[in-house]
Amino acid sequence: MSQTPQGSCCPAPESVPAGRPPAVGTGGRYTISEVAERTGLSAHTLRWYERIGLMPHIDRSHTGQRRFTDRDLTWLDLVGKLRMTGMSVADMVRYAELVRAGEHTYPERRRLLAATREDVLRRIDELRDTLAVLDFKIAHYTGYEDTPAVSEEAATP
Amino acid sequence: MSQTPQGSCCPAPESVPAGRPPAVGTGGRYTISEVAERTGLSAHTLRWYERIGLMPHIDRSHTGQRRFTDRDLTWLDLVGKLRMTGMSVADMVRYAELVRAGEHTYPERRRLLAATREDVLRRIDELRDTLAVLDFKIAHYTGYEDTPAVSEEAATP
DNA sequence: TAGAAGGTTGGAGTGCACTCCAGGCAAGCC
DNA sequence: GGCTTGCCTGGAGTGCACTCCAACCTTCTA
Repeated sequence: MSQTPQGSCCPAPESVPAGRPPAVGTGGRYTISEVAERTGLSAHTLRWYERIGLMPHIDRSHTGQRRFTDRDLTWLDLVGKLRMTGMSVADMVRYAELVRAGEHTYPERRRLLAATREDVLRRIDELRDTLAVLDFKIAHYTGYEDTPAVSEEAATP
Repeated sequence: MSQTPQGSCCPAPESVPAGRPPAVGTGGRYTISEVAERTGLSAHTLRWYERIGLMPHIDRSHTGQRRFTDRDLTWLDLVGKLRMTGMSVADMVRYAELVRAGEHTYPERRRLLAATREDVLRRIDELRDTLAVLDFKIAHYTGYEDTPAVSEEAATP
């Protein structure tokens, strides 16, 4: 898998000259604004994510600016997906901590993700229910010209 | 359909004696705590929903206490479903206003729900993506005993 | 008659997830 | 040298969706 912060275990494999025009190669050393653009998150949010421990340690240029790697981007991708499941930021931080803690946390990570998986399945089901209701109502509203006055009665989808 | 607030158009069809032990018949005249229990919303939230215009006019007993009808419950059911799609309370209030405004708002209601429907479809897709990622990671964590040290590399699901 | 239970109100408070601000620093350009 | 751009920091502020509070009222039960 690829969406995993490595904690402070290992420096970025490449050390591109950290000057002004930031490198945008495939190895990746992206500035905060580049990452903001790619992920749709604001720079504020990225800094905040780092501060609360939702990001692994992020490299810095010699002037102290953040340089995100492709690994960071992949992690942010996972974070985005987890976020979408309704997982709280606090729980994601917990997961990030487990990842940083090392491989002995595999069982707990598995439990955490399995629980999330159940949430996702439940959510999908609920959304499908909602879809049925929406379809029913939309159909009703679409053919409204020939419906009587007190129309929205009976027949719950 | 049945999930529709009727605004102030028509009084509840039945007027059960509004005394202390609240009627729990099929016609329904439920107290706020009964509705709280049935819907999982708190009494606070139910009052708040009414205050912000997310509920139709709610009947009162002769002592001024709320008496919810089955119609109210059905509306709350829809509200719950819409809420789950990620629709904001403000948008739901907007929809409630359209419903109160009468049948001439059918086209706009349809548009609003159709947009929501699209959101739901998109969301279901995203959740399915997430599910794939979760399955991949869970599988990895499950067979962790025989994986090498730097294991979470490559192969994004 | 007292007290408990369950309701009422307006308004204040809470928690989450950002979001912004002020003040500052480094690099590049005219 | 001065200006702009882009980033840095700690801490304060924002918006949403509740959630709670204090003071009060009715009705029922002991």
